[in-house]
Amino acid sequence: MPDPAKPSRKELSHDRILEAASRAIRRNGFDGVSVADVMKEAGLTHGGFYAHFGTREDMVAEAIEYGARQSAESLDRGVAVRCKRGATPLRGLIEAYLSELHIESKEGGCMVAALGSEMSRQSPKLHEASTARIMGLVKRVEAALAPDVPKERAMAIAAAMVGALQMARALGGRQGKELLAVSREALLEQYDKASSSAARD
Amino acid sequence: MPDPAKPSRKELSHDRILEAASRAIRRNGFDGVSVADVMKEAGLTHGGFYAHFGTREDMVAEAIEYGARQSAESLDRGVAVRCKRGATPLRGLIEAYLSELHIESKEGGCMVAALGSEMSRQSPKLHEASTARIMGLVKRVEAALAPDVPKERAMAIAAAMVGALQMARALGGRQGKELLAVSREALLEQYDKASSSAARD
DNA sequence: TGTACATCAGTGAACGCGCGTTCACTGATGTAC
DNA sequence: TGTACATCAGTGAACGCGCGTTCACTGATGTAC
Repeated sequence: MPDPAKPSRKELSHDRILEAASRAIRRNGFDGVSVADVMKEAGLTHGGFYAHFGTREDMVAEAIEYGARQSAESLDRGVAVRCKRGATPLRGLIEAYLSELHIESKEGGCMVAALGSEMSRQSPKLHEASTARIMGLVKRVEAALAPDVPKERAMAIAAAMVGALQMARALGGRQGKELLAVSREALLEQYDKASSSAARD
Repeated sequence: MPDPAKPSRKELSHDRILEAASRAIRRNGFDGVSVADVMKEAGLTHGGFYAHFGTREDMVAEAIEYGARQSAESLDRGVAVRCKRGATPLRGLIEAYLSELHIESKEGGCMVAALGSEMSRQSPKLHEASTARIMGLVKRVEAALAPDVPKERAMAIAAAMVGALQMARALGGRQGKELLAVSREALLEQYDKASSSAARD
């Protein structure tokens, strides 16, 4: 009788494939990840792929959810650090999302920023997986909103953050960092008035 | 001696190819446009392609500039209509860019919103063509800014607009329209305070 | 104005390549007794 | 505990397909005289 807590050899392989796929997808987009490359990066050969997934599309859908969970945890850590230093939840979120670290770590970062402009042209299955990620980000912003801000503003804030991170990555270098900083300032000015700048370290 | 004002047969073909390519690129992304499909849509066969462009990449670079010129003109018309009705230049720009018409007309719309998340992984040539489009949009916002708004805010506004249009397209339907409307309100609240709502029709 | 020829835009078959997918097989792991 | 067998994860060759690119050719347009 196998121990249900200990993952089987196959489950370990499955996770390694998803790990490699979610990073490759964020690096190269929905189409920029071949079955053979992902399997190689997971330490396997391409033939075994179909023991794990029905089609390539199934893998991409699973990888989107896998990567979203992972990047959410990473974002949580960034927010927690900032809140511990006295930032409001929203300031913590905006500063963590629009950080220079997040520009660099595209492979481990937000799925929505990595895939935004490709979402609307995907198959129903992948489109659904994508829009769920957008709504996940919106919910996270909504939960961090100060009580005097209308709830629906979460959508505007999420969209502005995604756009800023994407443009910062596209521009790169000094211009990218400047765009990021200005976008951060603009959002904090509008939605974090209550939190005085003295509250920051 | 040929009339220099009248375009030659080849120039007409060249323009039809760019027209088809710029629409296909905005619909399907950098990689989603095949040489054969573009030529067919331009009413030609694929073999003739290399009389017009050295490589597929050259065509994409030209098509990005072609599409940007075209969408800029289209945006100008939308802005002009709104300014004639009393909107400030910035309000006109924000309302025209974040309009439901712009959600639908992806093929004729903004290059940056259509390609945003794919830009950072392109070849130097296409990356350069892309970032030039971002800066073009930023300059346009900057020119429309009220005098009391710091010039660098143009980057934040442009990024927020791009993010909002992209997310609205990805979500689609009622949710997409709501995200667009909320994003529009948020930007106008922050940057168009001077223009009273009474000035609108 | 008419004829002969050169140029030029576009045609369509063919190429090599990488992709997603299939499948007969192998070698390791687990089970029965 | 030891042996025989079944199961299962992974291997690697092969497939059909669409892609970007090349090239010998065609038919129309323009030029020379």
